[in-house]
Amino acid sequence: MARQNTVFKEAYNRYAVALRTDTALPSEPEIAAQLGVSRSTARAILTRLSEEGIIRWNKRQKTVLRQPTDRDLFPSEETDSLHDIIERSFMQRILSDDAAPGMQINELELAREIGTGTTSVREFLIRFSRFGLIEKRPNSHWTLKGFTREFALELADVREMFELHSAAEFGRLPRDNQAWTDLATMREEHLAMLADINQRFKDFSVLDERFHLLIHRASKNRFIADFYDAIAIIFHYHYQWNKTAARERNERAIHEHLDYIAALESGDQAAIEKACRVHLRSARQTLLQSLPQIATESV
Amino acid sequence: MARQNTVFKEAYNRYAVALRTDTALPSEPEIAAQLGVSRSTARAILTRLSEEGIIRWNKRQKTVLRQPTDRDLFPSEETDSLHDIIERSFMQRILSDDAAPGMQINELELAREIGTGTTSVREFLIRFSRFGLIEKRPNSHWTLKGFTREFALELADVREMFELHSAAEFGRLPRDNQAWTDLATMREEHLAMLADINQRFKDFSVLDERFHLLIHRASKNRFIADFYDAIAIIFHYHYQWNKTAARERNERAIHEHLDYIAALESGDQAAIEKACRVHLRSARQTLLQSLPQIATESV
DNA sequence: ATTTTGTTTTTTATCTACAATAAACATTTT
DNA sequence: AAAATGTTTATTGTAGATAAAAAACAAAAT
Repeated sequence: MARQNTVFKEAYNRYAVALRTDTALPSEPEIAAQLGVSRSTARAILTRLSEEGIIRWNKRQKTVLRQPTDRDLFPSEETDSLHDIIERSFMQRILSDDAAPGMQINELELAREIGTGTTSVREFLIRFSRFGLIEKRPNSHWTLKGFTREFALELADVREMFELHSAAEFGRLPRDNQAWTDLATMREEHLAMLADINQRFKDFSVLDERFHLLIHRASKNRFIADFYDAIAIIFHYHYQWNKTAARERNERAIHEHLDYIAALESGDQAAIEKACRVHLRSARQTLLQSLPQIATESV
Repeated sequence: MARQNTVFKEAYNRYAVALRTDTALPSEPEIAAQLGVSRSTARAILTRLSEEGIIRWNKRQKTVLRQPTDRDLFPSEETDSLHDIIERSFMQRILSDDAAPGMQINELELAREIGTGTTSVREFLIRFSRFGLIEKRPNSHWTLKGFTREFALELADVREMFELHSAAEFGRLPRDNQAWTDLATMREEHLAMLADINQRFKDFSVLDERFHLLIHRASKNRFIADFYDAIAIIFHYHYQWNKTAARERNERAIHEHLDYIAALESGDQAAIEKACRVHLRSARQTLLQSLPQIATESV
């Protein structure tokens, strides 16, 4: 098999669920643009919808005959891109307890377990290597460096440098910039979560990511943006498997964010730096406390 | 063809030129370690040397019969690794004048021009993407972002954050650390170059790279190290094609380095930061002045 | 007992082929 | 004329195959 048609299937599902009976559909290029795929794929979707009797399609006439049911959709296993499958599978392995730092990573073995070709695994590993968790010896195997204490400290150091920079840039944004509105909205979201903290403290990590992303966008620096992407992915999986979402810690972080937001809005660079540093210090603590015990001991 | 035996050929050349008639050669594992290859490859080298009548090989007896001549060596085209060939070829293209920012990069076309398979080109592009000069649209082509003014500014910003961090760490190294000796040696090299600046100003870029690498090693941070690797590669090619090595600029940089070294040796953090900032400011200027004119205009 | 050599197995690096997807070109409709 | 549809071509994503290189295992020599 050369390539799975996951782009088609995923877009098909996305389009099907949004269909409403008796409505007319727009032109092919418009559908393609809506879905973010090529017109070829859009046409494949229309063809299938037509074959399934969901729409009547004759050139420009495209009418929805019936609402698609769950059985019309492709199962979720078939809509995930290979890259996502490999990523999930790999992250699960390296964050599991029996993944000891220093362990070798075997491309062929990984590929077989995931049920994919070696090329895709190789490419994934190359891309993933920028996160600093694995390392390659040329002509030889990859080594798992692991989610160790050193990793966390090095990550925290860079994050602090970048965030201080971004926060300062944020403070210099002109007042009519969209970011200020977004920041105000975000304060409301923080306050809402705080009001119902006992129920919602587990949702904090998502809000946290969005908050820091907003700050980092102010720096308009591709290296900072890339680094934050890496952090976001690592944290996403890390907190998914290590559910150490302590209520107190998250509540404190929300308060820190609120102070940080106030400092940004004041435009006072000294205040911004201070609030940023306070928050980064406790974020570092949180990160260190969340380390897997085995990895921590290895130091 | 599955794979070129460039590792073997390159190591063979390296080993052959170091042979001296009538000397006895060490054990296979030792040869392998010296060359940084596996014993299998070391044995392949010995086999070939034996077949060519350069050594007599009988189990533990390995005697050099004659000095290998140039004709015994593999030509340099055959010893370059595919990765290096692709890298050189690609960098040449994107730093040439007709490579406009926004240009599409075609994997198949690149592969054909370089005379290689698409997989290797793909893997190279994925690895190279971390330098921020190219970007991929999923299921579609790569785009050349180019060596533009924005790129240079973003690079300079991160470099400054990292170098200030590393310099501060360097200042905190214990006095018995090897780095201090290396730093003193480096001062001598700077003074030597300065004494003969009219002849040697073109060698500065190599010294410059080594100097900053020494500083960055003090931070012991994989992200900083990786970033500096990226900078080094980009600069390596950039200065190779844009030979704007002005004598005055390099002479000034040497003086700044000497001040910087003195500040580091003083251990005074304020002095270190000051000297570092002075140098970084002029390094930024040099970088901006070296931009290709087309790219600069696009801003 | 440890190191060295001899032999076999495993794994990586790379090429080629092909389906999915995007993109380009041609024709028709408004 | 501009936008839509119909058709063809180009390009990417992925699998599978194979030589090179590394690594593991086995036997011999110090």
